[in-house]
Amino acid sequence: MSSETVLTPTVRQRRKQARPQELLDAALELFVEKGFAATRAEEVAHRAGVSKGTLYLYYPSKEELFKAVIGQSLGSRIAETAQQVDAWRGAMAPLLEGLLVQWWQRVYASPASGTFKIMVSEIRNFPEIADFYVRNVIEPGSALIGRIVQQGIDSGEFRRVDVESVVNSLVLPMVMLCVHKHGLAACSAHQIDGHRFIAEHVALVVRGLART
Amino acid sequence: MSSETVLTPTVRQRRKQARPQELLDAALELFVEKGFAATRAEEVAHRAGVSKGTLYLYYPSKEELFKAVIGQSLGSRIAETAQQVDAWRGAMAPLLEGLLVQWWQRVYASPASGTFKIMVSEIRNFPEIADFYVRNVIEPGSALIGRIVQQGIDSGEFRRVDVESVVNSLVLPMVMLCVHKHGLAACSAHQIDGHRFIAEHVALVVRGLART
Amino acid sequence: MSSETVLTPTVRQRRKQARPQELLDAALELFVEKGFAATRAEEVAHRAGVSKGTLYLYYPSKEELFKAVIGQSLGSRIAETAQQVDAWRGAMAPLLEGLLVQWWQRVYASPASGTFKIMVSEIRNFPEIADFYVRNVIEPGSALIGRIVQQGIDSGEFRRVDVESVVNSLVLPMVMLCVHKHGLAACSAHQIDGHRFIAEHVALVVRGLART
Amino acid sequence: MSSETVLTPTVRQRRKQARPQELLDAALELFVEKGFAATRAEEVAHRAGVSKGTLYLYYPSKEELFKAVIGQSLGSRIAETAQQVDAWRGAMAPLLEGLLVQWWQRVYASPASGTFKIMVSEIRNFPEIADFYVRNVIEPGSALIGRIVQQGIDSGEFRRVDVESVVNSLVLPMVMLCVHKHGLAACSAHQIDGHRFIAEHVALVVRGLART
DNA sequence: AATGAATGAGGGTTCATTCAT
DNA sequence: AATGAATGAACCCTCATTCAT
Repeated sequence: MSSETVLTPTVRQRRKQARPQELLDAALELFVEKGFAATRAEEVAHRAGVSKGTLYLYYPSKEELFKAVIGQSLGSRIAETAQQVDAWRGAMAPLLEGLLVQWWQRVYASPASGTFKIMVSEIRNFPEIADFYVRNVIEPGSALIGRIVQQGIDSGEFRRVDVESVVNSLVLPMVMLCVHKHGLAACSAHQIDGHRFIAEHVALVVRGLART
Repeated sequence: MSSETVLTPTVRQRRKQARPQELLDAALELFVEKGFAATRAEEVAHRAGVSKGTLYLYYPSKEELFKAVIGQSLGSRIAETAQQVDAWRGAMAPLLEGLLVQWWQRVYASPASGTFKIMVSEIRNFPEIADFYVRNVIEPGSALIGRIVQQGIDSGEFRRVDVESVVNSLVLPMVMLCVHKHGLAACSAHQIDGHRFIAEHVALVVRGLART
Repeated sequence: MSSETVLTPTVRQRRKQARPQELLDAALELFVEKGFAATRAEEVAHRAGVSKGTLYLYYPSKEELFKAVIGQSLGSRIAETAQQVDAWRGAMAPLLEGLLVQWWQRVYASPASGTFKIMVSEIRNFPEIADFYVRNVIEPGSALIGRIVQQGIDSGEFRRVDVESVVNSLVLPMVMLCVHKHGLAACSAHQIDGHRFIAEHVALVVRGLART
Repeated sequence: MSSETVLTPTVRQRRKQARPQELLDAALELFVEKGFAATRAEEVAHRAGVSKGTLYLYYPSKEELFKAVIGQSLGSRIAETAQQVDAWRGAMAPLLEGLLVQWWQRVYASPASGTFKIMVSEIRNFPEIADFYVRNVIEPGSALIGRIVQQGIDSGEFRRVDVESVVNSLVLPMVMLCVHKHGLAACSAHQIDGHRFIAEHVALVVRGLART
């Protein structure tokens, strides 16, 4: 049995390996669409193409499924980006306009954008996730952008502004854009051209930061 | 209780008149805290100081209660403000820094800030509300700010920017700030000084708009 | 409202007061018949004449209902009897033949006899109940009978026997009789005339205890 | 595993032959511990060292497994003993004190003692088993002991007692002792020295039967 | 023969809603 | 008008059973 397994993974085994991710994907979609409480476990299973019972082979409860959805969706992206930033030599304005824009445009376009909507909606019902989110996403992300802004100030490129506020000026609208994408934009005529907004917003803020 | 009723019928009358608002207040709080689906009707009644049955005397269902909560919370404020704007004679930058800051600081401080969290979380489950919200809140609000920005451009005070993007740059972080207040800020150590941020953010954007 | 309640308890309130006992009665019957795990909560409710949901207004879970069934059924009877025993002046043999026979015949005839079957079947799944049962039923009951036997030995009425064994010789068949009543006797042709057996058994043992 | 299969096919053969008994042993243990309804099929399989599916290769359902457990555990012992009894020449008292004590001590010590607990707990849910049990165990067993008692009466060794009651006086506590072993004794501090009790109880009853 | 992934009917529990008082 | 006991539909989760490998 073991030799076969290695050489020719069977259909069944391939499915089994793929199941957790399929379930997470389905769950992310539904939690984004309807919220945690309003999503039925059976619906997640169905969208993942399995039966209700199968869901529980992989996740012991709807709540654990939820935590897994959050945990996998955020995290790694930020650490990778931090390295690029630290390696940058040059002015800060183009770094913001290049890196930040690119980063957010990618997040905005991906399903991970939905995670922000979930966080916003559900976090108060899952206090443990709040800690995880602050430590692994918000703090490193804010620190990263804060470092860029601070360097711009130190080098004389930017005005002496309140770094924390500027970070929020940069980040909050991006997050809200993601939230909007999966909220109002998904069910009304009120659309925002996200990619354009991201670029213009960063440009506007950078101009607001400029020395003269 | 029965004796009071006879002697001072007005007490009951007054209570009776106040009931709908008390229920709406309680419902707003709880929907903000836990979301619509996770809030129990009995809990709303209890927080409003009445029994479960009484809630249903005033609102025929939990969903109608929800709609009433949303409907009352958004709306009037914007129309009032529009008049002030149209009456303004002078530069646009101080108008933004005065009016917008003041307006958002007041919303941010009031329970109405929670309405944004509800909208963000629940709107996809209540499509009829989406239309109402877009027509009565978003469109007039955006138009109002857009008019200010456009006037600034026309008068040569601001650069020729994409008005729609600027409106979003101004509004999205404010909305996100309200959402954050009732989300992460309510259950973690990650706090934002909202009043300060509002002021600094508007100043930053206005500076980004300035001609030179 | 409160004055009415005291003077003329309404139908509804009378029902409400009776509900817990009705539910306990129904639950006792069903747990005796089918066992805890095989009894559906809805079935208990139905037999008590209420709906499934109503059961949960009175007991927070099936398990708590079970504990309540056990707790109410055994206990008080033994303490009462102990007083009668201590007041007895005279030979021990007639005390055993009078008191013990009467006591067990009453238990055997009542629904409480079913409790023994439940205890026997379910106790390993409810360790907390085991402690309660040993402390409140078995130990006081054994001590009571043991005292009688010991007094008979001390006064020379009985042989010098092992008291503990004799207590078991007296009690175990009574318990088994109750268990049998709700087990085999309830579903087969194998019947035992319980009242007769109780009397004859005590007489037989007492004779076995006699000095010569 | 696959290499062994080729070299020593008998291992698998032997295992295969042993499987049914291993499953029955595991099932007996678990049914005794937790009851039929509360025992999961997978748990039986696991304790028998096989997988869930394998259980169903040998028994078509959990209920059939249960019947097999009961069926194998009851049966042969009584017929054998009957022959010994019929061959006995001598007084009945020593026969009871020898045979009965020995027989019950062996049953008490063996896993078969657990069968009594199962019967007591589950029989009402399995009416077909009740008939089998009465015909193959209770009736022959009672008849056997009844014959001994009757012979004692006929020969003048015993008083003229109600034979049926005496049989129950002898048997019921033994059964209850087995039930207790797997019930309360298994999960509380309340212990009974079974071997001693069996001997003392028979002696006590025999003395109660004695002529003078 | 053996496995264990998958299924889905079944049962415990919750809660929006009703209605007798 | 107000209450809160009662209902039962709905949902989470378990587990006996099946079946592809």
